[in-house]
Amino acid sequence: MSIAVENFIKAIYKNDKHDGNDTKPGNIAKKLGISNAAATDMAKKLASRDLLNYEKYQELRLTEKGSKMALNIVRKHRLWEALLFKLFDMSLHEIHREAELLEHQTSDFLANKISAYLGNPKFDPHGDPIPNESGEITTVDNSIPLSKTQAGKSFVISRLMSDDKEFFDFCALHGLKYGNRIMVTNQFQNNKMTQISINHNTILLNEDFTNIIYVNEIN
Amino acid sequence: MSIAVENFIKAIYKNDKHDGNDTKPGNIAKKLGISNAAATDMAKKLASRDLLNYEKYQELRLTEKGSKMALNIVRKHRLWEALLFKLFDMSLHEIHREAELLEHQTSDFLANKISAYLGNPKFDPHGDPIPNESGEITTVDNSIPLSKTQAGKSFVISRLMSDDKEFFDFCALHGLKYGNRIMVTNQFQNNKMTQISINHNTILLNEDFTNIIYVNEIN
DNA sequence: AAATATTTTTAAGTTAACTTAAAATAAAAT
DNA sequence: ATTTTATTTTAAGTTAACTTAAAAATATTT
Repeated sequence: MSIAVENFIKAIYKNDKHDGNDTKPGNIAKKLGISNAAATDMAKKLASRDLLNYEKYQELRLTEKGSKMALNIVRKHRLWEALLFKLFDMSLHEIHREAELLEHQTSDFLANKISAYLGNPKFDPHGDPIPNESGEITTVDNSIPLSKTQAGKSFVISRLMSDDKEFFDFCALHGLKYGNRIMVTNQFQNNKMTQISINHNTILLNEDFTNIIYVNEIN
Repeated sequence: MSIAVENFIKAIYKNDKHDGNDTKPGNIAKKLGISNAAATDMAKKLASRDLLNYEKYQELRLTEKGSKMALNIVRKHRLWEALLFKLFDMSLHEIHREAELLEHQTSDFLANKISAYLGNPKFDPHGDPIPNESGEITTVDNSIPLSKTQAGKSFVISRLMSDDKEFFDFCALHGLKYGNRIMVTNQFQNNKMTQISINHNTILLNEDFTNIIYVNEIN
């Protein structure tokens, strides 16, 4: 499959999974930086290849085959991130940027080699789960975004759900890292602002960030 | 640059460097599995981008800019081979196959990371030199093909100049590996057949192989 | 040196992946 | 409920990277 097709399928998968937007051509087009017309064309084409279901003016839905494909690409992306993060001194943003390219030129054979080398990890350095060779994500994720937490409780960071350099720079600066421990000290303005304590520092986060930082409570 | 352009430039570079054929569109086309017409078109296009010099019916010659580009791709290819070979249990053929894809999706930034991780190696697992970031190959190569050696002398294998699976399988089977020591026991039929001794075994090689196995004499 | 074969080039056409502009439909606002 | 706005679709066109077929030039053979 071409890179364009792979990115299209992946964009649908991600939109479905995480983003609130409905999965229509326009939203996918926006993500990929292409025109709406191009997205509609691509949707029709992929429907004819049984990768997604397309009905005029309706949302796009991946077929079983399409989902498998998306998960395979996501797997490769996350394995690359895990490998690059382990071997080299690279930031979360940098590993993401490189994985975005490498994922499309990676055989299943090589993906399995990487996975085995890393001890078949279940999560990448962002805390995102790595699908297995069959496209299954076995691990259950009970984590919640920081914006949904209660003041006074302690948590471990489980996911940093972003592609954004600024966000990762901020995280690196304050020690916000997969696996690190934090305490929520205050919630303000109906959870629009969250105050946390990490490494004996207190920082205040707004919604933009607390919606993409996922945590698990420590009992 | 697109993958098609990169492969075209690389094919010219390699043809120039190693293969006896003249560097005309037809020979490049054959290597890339495209039509002669496509190669001519591409040659014209790349000439307009100052990557090569093109004159009707003449050989193609890379410009300074084109050579730099070729060496940059070759660098990435060989760094990937070195990394994959070190980390994973993969054959020379397999690392080549994967590097062939990865080389086109590798930033200079990542290439430098790989190089540093490996200790800025000067050679890849085939014994091919790895250009530095500026496209320079500093190491002098005095090695000669096995077909040019004299019986009775001892050598170290310095390069296995091939992309072919069969060849690498043969090499693996007999311990013909970069850095390994051999002795040339006989040359037959005007060097068309070469008998060598390796690991206490005697094997007979024909021209096809002795022209692509390079060695350095041990004094 | 002429005839033949091969290679290169030109010409015309295809496909994937886009674009812009206009028409059709759906969603939102009054 | 109707109008306005936004989105989706269709239509027509572009570019890169190919193809095949025929014409032009070069190489090879006799």
